[in-house]
This record gives sequence, C-alpha cells and structure tokens, in this order.
Amino acid sequence: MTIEQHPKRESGDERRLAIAAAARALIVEKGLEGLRTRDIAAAVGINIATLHYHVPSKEALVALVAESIRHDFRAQALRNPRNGKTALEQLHMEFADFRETTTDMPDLIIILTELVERARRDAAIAEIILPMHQFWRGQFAEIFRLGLADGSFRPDLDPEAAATIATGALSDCWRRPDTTPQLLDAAFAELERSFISRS
Amino acid sequence: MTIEQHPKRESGDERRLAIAAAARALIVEKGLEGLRTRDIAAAVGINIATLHYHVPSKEALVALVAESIRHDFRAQALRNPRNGKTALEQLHMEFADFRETTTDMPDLIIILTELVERARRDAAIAEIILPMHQFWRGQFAEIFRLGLADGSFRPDLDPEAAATIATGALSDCWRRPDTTPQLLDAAFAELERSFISRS
Amino acid sequence: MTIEQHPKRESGDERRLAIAAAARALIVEKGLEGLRTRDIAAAVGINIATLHYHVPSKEALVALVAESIRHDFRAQALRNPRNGKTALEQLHMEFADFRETTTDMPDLIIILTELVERARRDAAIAEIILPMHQFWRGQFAEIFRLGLADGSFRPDLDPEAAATIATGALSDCWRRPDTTPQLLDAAFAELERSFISRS
Amino acid sequence: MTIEQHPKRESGDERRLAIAAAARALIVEKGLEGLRTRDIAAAVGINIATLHYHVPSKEALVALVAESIRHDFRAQALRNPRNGKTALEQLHMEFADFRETTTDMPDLIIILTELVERARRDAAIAEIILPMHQFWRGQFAEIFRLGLADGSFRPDLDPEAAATIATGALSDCWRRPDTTPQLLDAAFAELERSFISRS
DNA sequence: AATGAATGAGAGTTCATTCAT
DNA sequence: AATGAATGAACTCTCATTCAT
Repeated sequence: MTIEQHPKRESGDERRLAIAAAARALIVEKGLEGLRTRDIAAAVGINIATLHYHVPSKEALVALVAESIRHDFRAQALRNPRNGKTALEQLHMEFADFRETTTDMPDLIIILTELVERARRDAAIAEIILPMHQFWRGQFAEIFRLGLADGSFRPDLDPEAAATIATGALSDCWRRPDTTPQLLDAAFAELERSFISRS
Repeated sequence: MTIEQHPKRESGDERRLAIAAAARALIVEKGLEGLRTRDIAAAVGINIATLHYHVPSKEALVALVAESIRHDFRAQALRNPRNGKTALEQLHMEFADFRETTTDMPDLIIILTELVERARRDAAIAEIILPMHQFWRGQFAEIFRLGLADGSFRPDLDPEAAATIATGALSDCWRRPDTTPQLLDAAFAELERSFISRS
Repeated sequence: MTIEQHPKRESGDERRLAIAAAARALIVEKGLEGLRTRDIAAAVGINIATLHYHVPSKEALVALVAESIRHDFRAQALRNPRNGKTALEQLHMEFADFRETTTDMPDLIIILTELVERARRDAAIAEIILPMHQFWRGQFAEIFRLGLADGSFRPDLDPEAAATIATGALSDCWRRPDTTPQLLDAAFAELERSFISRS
Repeated sequence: MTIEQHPKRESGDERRLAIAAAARALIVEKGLEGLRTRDIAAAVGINIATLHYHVPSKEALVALVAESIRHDFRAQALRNPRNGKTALEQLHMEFADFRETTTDMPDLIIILTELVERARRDAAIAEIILPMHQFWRGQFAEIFRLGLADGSFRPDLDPEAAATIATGALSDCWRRPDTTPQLLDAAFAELERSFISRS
C-alpha cells in the first residue's frame, strides 16, 4: 500500500504484522495445537530462521497473536461510542456489536476461545487475554448499573451476575459447533426479557 | 477388589480403566495438547507397547477418555431422579448438581471443555461429546417448559433460548480461570430471578 | 477332511502345515520383507503366542517356508519321469514343466525368488534353497550331455554353460514384472534353436 | 574438491550424494530390507533430522538410490560408443561392459537386483528401474537385428527372444551366490556360439 | 535482514518375543 | 496346546531452535 523501495525487505513491524496475520489464519484452520512455525514462515514467504529473527520463540509468537487479537477487539469496542445513549440502547448496541463481530470476524472469536483455553496454563497469555474478557463483562455491568438507576431494568438485578450471564451465554453460544444466527438472536431477545423491568 | 498378588498382570478392562484415569489426570495437568502416551504409560506403570496393546492409537485413547467422561456424566445425571418435583425444585436440583460436579469432580469439566474444543476438528470426538451438551441443555429446556405450564416461570419465557443461556452461562462461568464458588452462586440466583414469574 | 475329534486342537504337524501355507500366501502378497508373524497367526486363526509355540522364531518360520517350497518342487520334479525319452523330448518336458509351474503355482516361483534373495544373507536359507537351483540346472546339463551324445544338439555345446543360460533365462524371464506367457514361449523356442544341431 | 574447513557444513547436493553413497553401501551390506535411516545418518556423519532435511522420507531415499543407480548405469553405457562397429564387435563390447561392471561395481548389480524386487510392489521405484532393464535388453535386441541384417547371426534368430535370453542369463548368472568369473566367461562364449551363424 | 543447513529431544507406533496361567 | 498381557528395542518422522554465512 505505502511506497516500498525494497518490497522483499519489509520493516520489522510490517513483518511482524504479516507473521501475526498468517499465524491467525493458521490457528483458525488447525487450532493452536496444530500451529507450526514452519507453516507460518511458509505462509509469509520467509525462512524459518528469518521468522525466529523477528519473533524469537513460539511462546512470543502466541503472545504476538494475543496482542493482535486484543488490538482488533479494542478497535471494535471504540468504533461505536456509547455517549448519551440509554441503558437499553447501549445493550442493543452491545448485542449488535457482538453480532457484527461474529459475522465480520468469526476468526477473531475462534482464536480468542483458543487463547482463553491456553491462558489457563500460560501466565503470559493470561495477562493479555483475561483483561479483555473482564473489560467486556465490565461494559455489560456498567450498562446494567445504568439501567438500574434509570429504572429500565428490574430492581432486583445483580449487575455483576447479569454481566457474567450475558457474556457467558454469548461466548458459549458462539463456541458451540452447531451455532446459528437465529440461535444468537433468540438468546439476545431472551436476555433482554430477563433483565428489563416489567410494570 | 481381591488382593492382587501380581499387580503387573491385570485384566484388559481393568487396565483400560486405569489408562483412562491416568489420561484424565494428565489432561487436567497439561491439557489435551500436552498429553503424551509415554506419560500415561508411566503413570499406569506399564510399558508403552503395553499401552498400545490395550488402546491401539492415541486417537482411540482420546475417544476412551471421552467415553469415560460421558459415563461419569450419565452416572451423575441419573443419581437424583426428578420425578414428581416442581419446575422450581428441579431447577434448584440442576444448579445443585452442577455445583456438586464443580466441587467433587472439577477435572471433569476441565476435560470436557478440552474435548468440546477438539470436537470442532475431530468428528469421532464430536459424536461422543456433543450429545452430552445437548442432553444437558435439553434437561434445562424441559424444566422451563414445565415451569411455563404451571405458571412458575414468566409467560414470555422462550424455553430453548433460556436453556441456551443457562447452560452457556454456567459452563462459561466455570471455564473462567478466575472463577469462584461465590460467582457461581450469584449466577444461580440471578438466573432464577431472570426466569421466574413475578406477580 | 480326516476325522477330527478336536478340530480346534490340530496336531503339531497340521498346525505347522497351516502356518506354512498362511506364510506363503502372505509372502506372495507382501513379500518376505512385509511378512509379519501377527498376520500369519491371524490368518491361521491362532494366537501369536501359539504361533511361537509351534515355530520358535521368525527365522525358523522362514526356514519352514523354504522347506515347504522345496517339498513342492521335489514333488513336481518327480511327477513326470524322464526314463526312455530322447534329449529333445526331455528338453520339451522340462520347458513344459516350467510352464506348468508358472501357470499352476505362480506363487511358488515368487516365493522362491524372495528366498534366493535372502539366501545371500541367511546361511540357513541358502542351505535349503541353493541345492534346489543346482538340482534344476543339473537336470538341464544332463539333458544337454545326453543330446550331445546322440547328436541332437550341436557338437560345440557346453552343457554346463548352456544349463546356466537356460535356467538363468527362464527364471529371469519369470521374475520380470511385465512377463507374459508369449514371452516365455518365445524364449523356449529360441533356446531350442540355439542348442539343437543344424545339418 | 577444495579443502573443507567445515566438513559439518556441506551444500545440499553434496550431502545428497553422500547420503546416496552411504545408502548404497548399507544396502549392499544388509539389503534393502535391513536399510535403516539412522545407519545412513551415522555413516554420513549427520543427525537423523539432518538426513530428513535433505531427503524427506525413506521412500524418497530409496528413490534417490534408484536414481543414483540409473545415473551410474547411464554413464557406463555411454562410455564406449558403439558407432561403426560390427554386430559381433558390439556383442563383445556388451559382454565386456557387463564384465567390467561386475568387476568394478559389483555393488551396483546387487542393489539393482534388490530394486527390481521392490519395483514389483513400489510403483515409484518401478518407474525408475524398469526402463533401465528395458534399455539394456533393447541394446541387445538392436545388436541382434544388426547381426541378422549383415548375416553374422543365424537367420532364424528371434532378436527379442535372444535379447531376453542374453540379459536374463547374464543377470541371473550374476545374481547367483556361487557365481565366478569363469562361469560368466563360459556363459558369454556359449551365448555367442548360440547366436552366430554357422556356414 | 535473511537463509540453508544442522540438531537434540521427543513423538507415536511396530514387532518378535516372553511370561503366567 | 493355547492364550491374554507384557515388554525392550527399534523404527520413521517432527519440531522449535540454533549456527555460520
């Protein structure tokens, strides 16, 4: 895209981006377990030794992927500002965002799931991934607190627990191998009915 | 059962049980990805060739673990009969069962999560594992349908979607590395408030 | 066939015959290199340990096959007596015998070839197999000597060398993967024209 | 060729040559059946992984050996041009070539025999090896046709059958474990007497 | 910044053979 | 005479990583 004088010799950052992209594609295809450094190098079009020059170890490579995922999530989260919206509007936006992500970047969620799994055994990954989950749940909790204050959600709602349920249901819903858009929509609707006040 | 004079010489079924147990312990420790046949053989106290005598391949070994998990789940599901209980009582029992499982057999859920992940790429595992998930969700759906009929749950409840939410929230709740019993209890309570009728 | 009181418990000799037969079939199918004791046991319908009870080692098993081949060859050689025939008649009979063997027992020659190959490295096999070859060549030499005496073969014929050529050409002819009956017939005819006297 | 300061670090082609040479020596010693990748690596002085770096699989390794044999055969065949020679002179040269090969490169024929045997079950090897045999037989046939035309061979000679007999006799002659140079010479002489015209 | 060559450690699997019953 | 279970030794092959250039 930008003017390149040495197309074969990309800058270090560009190479790292290409490596992360290739790694993500391969994780989607074969899972984190099936990820091979040689495959990544081949996909990028470089030598394995060159790959190790840019990313010193496989551990660092997985961390790079985790960072890359976090970056994309953050970008998505910041795209639609919530300022000045009602709690219900924000909840709808949150649902819409999730729906959009599952549609536009299904890979992102697959990789995230794999990283969450790995986070249980890899502290470095945990440090990157878990805050993401917490941030997402935090956003839900914030919405629920707002809705409690303005009376749009039922008064006995526990914002934290509801956030746990919402994020849990959504992510598990996506994780399921037999998932469908209809299933997701039904879950959205049922979650809304569960939380709004009725009077 | 009987006093073993030759612990080196067990029957095939006993060995297979011991192998499944050792494999499960190792999966909890190192994940399915880190599972090594040699480690299992060492844990059981047999030669690797002996392991292959009883379980012909690693693929078959993972399937054996999946079967073993299914067996345990079934046993647990059948322990407390639901006959003659109200919908709410049954929901409470479902929660209690889950709680009991997380307490008594935390490994079971960890392994199940790994197997679900693998099921995405391994059809043989999928065939064993996915029905379990569906059975669990089906039980929730049944409870919600019952509660709709007797008026204990709110009339606009979508039983299937609610079942999806309940199982999703619960399993995700457990999957989280930072999970606590309190978190689980809060989720139980919030789910109940979400679904019961208020009048 | 014979009256068996314990069909499952054959006598040692019968078992050894069955083992040899199974081994021969498997050698034809997969070669001596691909011969596995387990496959033989399975073909016979017995346990591997039982196989080892009857034939103590794989080496002994190959020797058993070699003996079995020698037995068949001998039987075939003795079937058509050469007494009172002319040299040319005997040569024709020799050709007919070879042709018959390639038609009726093609396996026999395949296995023999494999055994000859192995004889180079296995003295025990060599001791069984090489005399067979020498016996065959000796018969040809005898025929050529007879034909020299009665003038039916050309006077400058070297019986030993001619026997070498005849057996060599025939066995190699058969060994070839693209062999055909026509090829064999052409070789027979050309050999005859090469050796008979023309005057 | 040049003085090597780092014998551990050779070019890929050199390594492949060294691997082929080591493999050939080992095949002569233990047969194709007894060929082990570890032994080859040890003979070359490299790690097994390095061997696999240069030759990706054992199958490819056997193919490499087959190619190497073909290369040597071709070089030998092209060394002495047949142009302008009489049929008889060419036949003598063919015999001399074979004799030279058996003297200078006895291994070559041993390995060839093993490869021919394997060609029956391995299509990839067959594609490399069988044309060699056919080329050799074709050369004999050509000589016989030439000799028929100029009257140096007997008029009822079947060139193709004679070529089959000649190559068959020669290769079988060599294959025999009890072979001697005298035996070869006697076969040469007898073949010549069998085919030349007498008038 | 890049690469061809090399490697240690280890993976799953195979096989003839043996042991206890 | 027969067998289920066990085993040592070996096999081919893989992978992340390093070295020399």
